[in-house]
Amino acid sequence: MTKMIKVLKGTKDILPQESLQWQRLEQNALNVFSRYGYKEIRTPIFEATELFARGVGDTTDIVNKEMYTFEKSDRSITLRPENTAGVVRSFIENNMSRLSAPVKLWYKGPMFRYERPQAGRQRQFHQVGVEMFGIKEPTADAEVILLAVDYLKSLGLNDLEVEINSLGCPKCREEYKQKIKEVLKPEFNNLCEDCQNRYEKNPLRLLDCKVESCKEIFEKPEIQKVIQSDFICEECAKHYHDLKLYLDKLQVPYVENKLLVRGLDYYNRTVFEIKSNNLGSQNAVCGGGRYDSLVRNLGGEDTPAVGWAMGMERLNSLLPEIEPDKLDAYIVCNSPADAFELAQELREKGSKVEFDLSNKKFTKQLEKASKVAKYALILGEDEIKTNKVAVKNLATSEQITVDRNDVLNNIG
RNA sequence: GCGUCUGUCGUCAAGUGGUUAAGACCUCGGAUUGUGGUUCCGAUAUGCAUGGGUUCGAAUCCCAUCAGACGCCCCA
Repeated sequence: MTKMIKVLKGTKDILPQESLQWQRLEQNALNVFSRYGYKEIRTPIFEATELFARGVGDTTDIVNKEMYTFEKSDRSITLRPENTAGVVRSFIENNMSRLSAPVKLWYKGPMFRYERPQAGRQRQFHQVGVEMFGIKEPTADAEVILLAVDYLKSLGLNDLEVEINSLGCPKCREEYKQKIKEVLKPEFNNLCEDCQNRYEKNPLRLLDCKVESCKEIFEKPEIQKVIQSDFICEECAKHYHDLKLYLDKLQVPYVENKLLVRGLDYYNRTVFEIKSNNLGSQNAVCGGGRYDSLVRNLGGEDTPAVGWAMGMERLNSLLPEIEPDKLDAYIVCNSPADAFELAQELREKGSKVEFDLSNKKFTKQLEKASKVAKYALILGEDEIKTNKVAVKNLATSEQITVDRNDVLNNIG
């Protein structure tokens, strides 16, 4: 036999059974996001590599080791690892800053990251997300979080935990970073290898290390004091405070998590995640935050923005399986031409109808009907002659013979 | 990139060095040439991820490779 070709590591087929859930995720996204005034945007799956280097940040793991990058005609091209950079690029390129703020956009689609697959993580995965441009007030942060919660509710996911934090602005965050580095400096050699790397790359990430020896170090009172200190400046604190006020008012339950940092460089002030206990170690379904300097960094006018993305595979794994719909009717008939004719009549009126295309025996056709359909439409020689159809309810075994024109009324 | 575990039919599996590799489900055919779901009968792996090795003898032991699951890092 010729060698079989298999799906690549970290990729998956979405088979018909599973695609029902995907359709639901996408349908609900359209419905819920529309209610908040969001419009769908579809950007290309590949972009200039530089967009992600500048957008996502060239110190991030995503850009450094996880991108699918290739050269074509002297251009470096990358399969999108996330979609915020692409949406921002489009926002700038299409002069959307001329539109009346806020500009509200949503997207869904495949993303690509070269990582070792594990529970809740694949190399090709799907995200649904929203981005709001032009509002610097914390009302935007609140609305975007509310929208995420609302969308999850629409899927029946009511009890996921919302975590929030404020990273401050570039200025106050930088001061905080320096303080952390300073207080940890004497312990540097006692930190684990990962933490030693993080020390330079992203000191904020040091704090939730899972290695015991590091945890012990961070427990020390003089270090705890720095970690727990309210470092953010007055303006940032006001923004954060007001966000919490809105969330309280809207009765969105949340917990504050000072260790919530997020790995993309572009965030400032508000960051948040929504987590589930039923996802294994990759437990975040939703991650997002405010990114006020990204539009400018990618060559646009200074425009505040806030948004989030959800992992659709992770979302999917939290949802119950959907039973596939049965056909309205299966035609049992040994004359394909007549079966075709009846099937088309009903299909044109919107019914879901199939019949046997390989002319199997009567009993086989009926057996098939009982598996896939609510009604069997028996169309034998007698029925064809008299222009009737025998309609059998496969759940109750009741059977009646009706005029052909009446079939639709009897397969309700 | 690192670590742990696992690979027997389309699926779930039994098998722990000794004939011909259980069983169940699915699928297909028959009992049943116009009445299904129940029932009964039958079909379907010269093959145990792949390649080597040990042995009189390997699905079983060893090595390598590949694939998968989970975890670290990181992220949705």
